[in-house]
Order: sequence, then structure tokens, then C-alpha cells
Amino acid sequence: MSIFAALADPTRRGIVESLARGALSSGEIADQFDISASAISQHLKVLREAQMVRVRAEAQRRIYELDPQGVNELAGWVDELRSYWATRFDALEAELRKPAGKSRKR
Amino acid sequence: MSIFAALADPTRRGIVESLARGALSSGEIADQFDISASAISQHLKVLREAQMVRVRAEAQRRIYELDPQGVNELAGWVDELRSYWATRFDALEAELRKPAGKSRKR
DNA sequence: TTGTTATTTTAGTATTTGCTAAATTAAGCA
DNA sequence: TGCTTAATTTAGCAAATACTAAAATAACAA
Repeated sequence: MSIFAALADPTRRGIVESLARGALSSGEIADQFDISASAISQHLKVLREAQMVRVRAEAQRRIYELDPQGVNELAGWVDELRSYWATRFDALEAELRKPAGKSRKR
Repeated sequence: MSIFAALADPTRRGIVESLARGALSSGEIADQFDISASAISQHLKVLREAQMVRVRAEAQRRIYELDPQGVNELAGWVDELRSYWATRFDALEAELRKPAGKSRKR
């Protein structure tokens, strides 16, 4: 799950948000930010290694798009967190619903 | 969205996963990892600032639990990413479903 | 070929991060 | 009042990160 490390950087998060709207070349991505093409390329490498994006070559251009692999992995982690949490609340709710209770633990 | 920066660290992710199963004191959290209580305290501070966890005092103990604020913010970002993406696939699907097409751009 | 465009890789650097050890704060107990 | 327990804060340091500038790769165009 180094996906979170990949998304820790605001520029990389911006790249992912852009790619959610459609595939873009490295240069098109670079145009959207105030840093060098080199820096963008390095960010794209991190996103690639985290499987958040994938590339295909088109002449001398590199076209980037979101990688379902990483998106699903991320979504899975978050969904799991949410579901454990939901379970807890259900349990708490059930507890509160009990008659009058002798409880108050500790 | 510094939530992703907060979750970039594997120890902090572990803390969040533990808290998804229920509230824990600082010490109970520290017991689950091989680093000092000081290091855990610093991680908890990062998670608190990102609003991923919140604390309440109980005598000299600090009880930590997941903060709905951050969990919802994170889930929201991921859901939005997913929904933009779903829209794109619907559009692509519609495109592919078209009669026979004169297309093939560029 | 030589030049141009698109992109990546390498080197070097300043900043940030995660850790430990030591000091500090604060509540409960003798 | 001290001691003990639980936790945080501070200082200092080694490792990781994000950047720029410069060099390298590679495809197309003259």
C-alpha cells in the first residue's frame, strides 16, 4: 500500500485528479503545473511504481492514464475501513438500545 | 487533504487499522509496534492534525478513536475519483457501441 | 544526416520525515 | 508531600523526498 505515499504529494494528487477526466501525455500534464517537466516525470514514475497510473507510447509521446489496479486497491482499503467502522456503530447502537443496563464497564 | 500524507507512513496506517476495530489508549497502541512510545505519540499527533483520529482524556490515559471527519473526507475523495472514472467508462462504452464510425482521431 | 520535439535519467542540494534519548507535564497513590 | 504511571515535547540526527539543471534517449522531420 505505498499508494498512500504516492498520493501524499499534492502535485501527484493533482495529476491523478486530471487523469480521472481522461488520458494525457506527459507534456500535457506538465503544462498544468509550475514545475519542470523533469519533476513531473519523476512524479509520474512514483505513480507508476505505485500502480496508480500506467503508460503507453504513442510516437515520441507517453500517454498516461489511471491504472485500475491501484484505484481498486485504494478503494478497497477505504471500503474496508468504512465497513469495520460501520460494524462498530451497529454494535454500539445495539448496546444503547438494550433495556436499561447494569453496565458502565471499568 | 494532508490525510494522504498522514496515511503515507505504514505505522500510521497500522494505527488507523487498529482504531477501526475500536478505541485504544496511547499505550495500548504503542504495545502493538516495535518503536518507542514517543514515536507513537508523534505519529498520533500527525493523525490528529489530519483529523483522522481524535482523543479524549480518561485520567492520565489518552483514548484515541477514528475521527469521522477525516474518514469521510478520505472516502469522499476516493468516491469522487471512482465516479469520474465510471463516467469515463460509460462514455467509452457508448462510443464503442456506436454503429461503425468514421473515427480514429489523429 | 542533422535538427527538433518529447520525455526520462542522473547529479546535486535543500527540506522534510521518523526515529531515539532525555526532559517535561500531569494524574493517581503511598 | 514524594513516587509511579501515562503520555507528550524537545533536541538532534540519519534517511528520504522534491526539486532544478544538465545530460541522455528516442522518434519524427528536413
